[in-house]
Amino acid sequence: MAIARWKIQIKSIQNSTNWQVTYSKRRKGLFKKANELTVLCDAKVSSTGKLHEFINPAATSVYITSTFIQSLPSSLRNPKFPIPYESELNPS
Amino acid sequence: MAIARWKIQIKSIQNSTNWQVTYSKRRKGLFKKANELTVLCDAKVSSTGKLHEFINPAATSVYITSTFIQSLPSSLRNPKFPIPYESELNPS
DNA sequence: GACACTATAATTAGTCG
DNA sequence: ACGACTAATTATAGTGT
Repeated sequence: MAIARWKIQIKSIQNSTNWQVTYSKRRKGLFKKANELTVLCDAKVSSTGKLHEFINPAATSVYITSTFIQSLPSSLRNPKFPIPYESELNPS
Repeated sequence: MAIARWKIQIKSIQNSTNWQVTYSKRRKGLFKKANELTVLCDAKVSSTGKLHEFINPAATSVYITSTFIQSLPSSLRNPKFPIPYESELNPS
């Protein structure tokens, strides 16, 4: 997704310059969306189900979590679109 | 962003049904984008600058962090688009 | 390499069943 | 309340400078 001009494949970017540009553009877009979601859904905070939002302005991370979602049907808690992998590469 | 049909304001959704629908749709879109970013930029992992990606399939959170970004110019590390607030509401 | 531009693809608000 | 649809808006890949 996220595609413009012409379709691209979602696969590793090998070109360093393009990596930077793409990372920058998409990261910006992701943060914007994350922020919007935070604002839009912040309203429903209540004592029975709190929505927590945390956006780190240091800006190397986006973290959003919700407990309010606990009260939603499982179909919403377990989205159907694929999340292909859970991986963590070894740090420094 | 993210707007369709007709423009909406980015503000707290008070209607419960609409909250659910919006939350579900936008969360899905956010995860998709996050995943794409992960795939696209995973390529540049190296010993001098590692990119860590972590997407929690439990799906109540999106977490992306990068150390590779340390090697990027500060202008990329500190995006200009507004990130209005940093807040964490008290948990359970 | 960083930005502005712009055509095209992707997201999604509202609607309908 | 959900799922599909679709018009309208937004995001962005490539280009140009």
